[in-house]
Amino acid sequence: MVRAPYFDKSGIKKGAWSDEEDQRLIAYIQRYGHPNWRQLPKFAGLRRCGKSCRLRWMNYLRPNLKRGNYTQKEEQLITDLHKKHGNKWSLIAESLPGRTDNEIKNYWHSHIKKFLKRNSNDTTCDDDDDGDELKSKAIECKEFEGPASESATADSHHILESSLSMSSETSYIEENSPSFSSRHKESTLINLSREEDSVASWETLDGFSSNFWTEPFISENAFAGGYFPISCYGTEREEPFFLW
DNA sequence: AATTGCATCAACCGCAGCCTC
DNA sequence: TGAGGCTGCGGTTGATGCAAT
Repeated sequence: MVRAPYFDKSGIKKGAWSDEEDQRLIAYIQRYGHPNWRQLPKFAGLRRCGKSCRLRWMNYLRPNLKRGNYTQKEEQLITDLHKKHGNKWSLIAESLPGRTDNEIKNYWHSHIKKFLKRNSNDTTCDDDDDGDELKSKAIECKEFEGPASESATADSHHILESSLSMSSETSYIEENSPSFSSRHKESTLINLSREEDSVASWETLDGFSSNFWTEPFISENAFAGGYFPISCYGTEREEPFFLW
């Protein structure tokens, strides 16, 4: 469910990330942190722009992320916070540990928004789909008048199912979610002792040109040969940290 | 079995705001 | 204080899976 990989005219790879790319990014950040996203792909040997690396890390690779299976409590929290803050997804995400703004945004658009929209148009809220959760949702949606309210209608049945399917709020899905790839599990295991934002010092870097996010990363050799420009470590570099 | 339409979500794009010089 | 660099955010896109026909 991702875009097919391709290279733009400046040689930057776009689209779906490969396992190898993920591993490179993880390994690099684990060791050196990410003090500078723009330069990171150069030294990580990735043919990606810094922006893409950041997004991949923040939304998919960084540790302690939950994926899928929103609990009823989380749904409620998202709804409440959206009511309060509007489309400030990053703000909302701060209150949901392990959730990313992107994921919450997607979830909002695909689940909650529809649910609220439907119920704003149909106050009966699918009476056939009874259940306490549904009733509470129905009440909630009637009250919903958030700053970014979009007269949401909704798939109450869908919401109900998702709510009921979760046995508890601790049903984090790293092992269970079909969308949680095995490589993610593996990569998550690698990093056990690291703070996400641990920042390693970077060696002095020569000036890089222009266009920050889309700047071409690195030489073909570096990518193909799996090495990093020596200048980015200095002369006393430790064992190569990459896993490949 | 084949086709169509919808839902999902990873990834891209553009822009605003912060920081440094 | 203004300009340029960098980061993060929010909106949007598009490929894929799946259900309906």
